Amino acid sequence: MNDVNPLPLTTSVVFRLGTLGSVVTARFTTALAELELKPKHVGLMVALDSGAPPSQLELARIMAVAPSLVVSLADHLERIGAVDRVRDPADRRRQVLALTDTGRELLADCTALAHRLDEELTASLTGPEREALRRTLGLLGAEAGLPTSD
Amino acid sequence: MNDVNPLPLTTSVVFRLGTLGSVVTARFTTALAELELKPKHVGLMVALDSGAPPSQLELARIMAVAPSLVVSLADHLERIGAVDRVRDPADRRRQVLALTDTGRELLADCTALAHRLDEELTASLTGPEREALRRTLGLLGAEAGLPTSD
DNA sequence: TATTGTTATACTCTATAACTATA
DNA sequence: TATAGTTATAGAGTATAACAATA
Repeated sequence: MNDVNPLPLTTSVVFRLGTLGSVVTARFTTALAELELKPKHVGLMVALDSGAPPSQLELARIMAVAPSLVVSLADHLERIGAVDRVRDPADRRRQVLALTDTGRELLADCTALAHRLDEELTASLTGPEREALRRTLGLLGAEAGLPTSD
Repeated sequence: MNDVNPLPLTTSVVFRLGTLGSVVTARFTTALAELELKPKHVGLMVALDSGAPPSQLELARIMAVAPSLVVSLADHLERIGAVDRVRDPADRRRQVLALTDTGRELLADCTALAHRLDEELTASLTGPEREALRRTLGLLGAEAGLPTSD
């Protein structure tokens, strides 16, 4: 009905990125269920994996979520043995979080799972198209302050 | 800490698309507030704009949301004068929704807004990079059943 | 009896505010 | 008094289930 408009809303990067991101996250969420994890748990493990063991409040700032949410995410990860929570002896108010060996294995499982979903998602792309997509998303993500590894 | 891993989670398309999609949707949501709209209202208007006036139940199937959600989205759009709701004379159970002139103007505003955000978001990309991104996202979105216009 | 739309209710996610322990 | 973490509470968003009108 809107073919007359030279630039419909559905052609915008904002629309396509938002809707496709939502679909892809839904798939990832479903696949993560077998590991007893939600995407935010994975986000917390990614943050822990990429630097010095931070306090929960620092994590909240890094992840741009409320401190109370870090508490419940850490509660769950501790319960399944993925993180250690140790009081900082130098300041006993601080809880320092660190991935356990189990946590690192779990993160590796999430990583394998994401790359398996990647193959399904991008099966119709050529190799160069897939790499261009990965690279461009990484660039824009880095500009937006998201974790990136290259 | 995970630099030894040749393929970290953060390099996957799934991770990058999910996180960046979430950031971009948050920006779009903020910008839409001045039009008294949420992204799902825009989704409903997009669906109405791209075909024959459908019933609310058909809309719910197209948008993959619960019928009760279509009711409240349509309530709001009707309240601000963006859609007409008329009982189908041939089957008085059906409410047929259609964009009004106001609704079409509103959708045009949303479209302009999305393209303005596109410029900000992709300012660091070259023209060909931006078009490749748009095209690839459109392809993958179409495969996932999302609305596309090219 | 089946279907469309609506209303009532509940669940998930996440934030804000109140509180505890430590500094 | 200020800060880290926790707990209590509340709000947004959306689904499921019960219901009303029409077929």
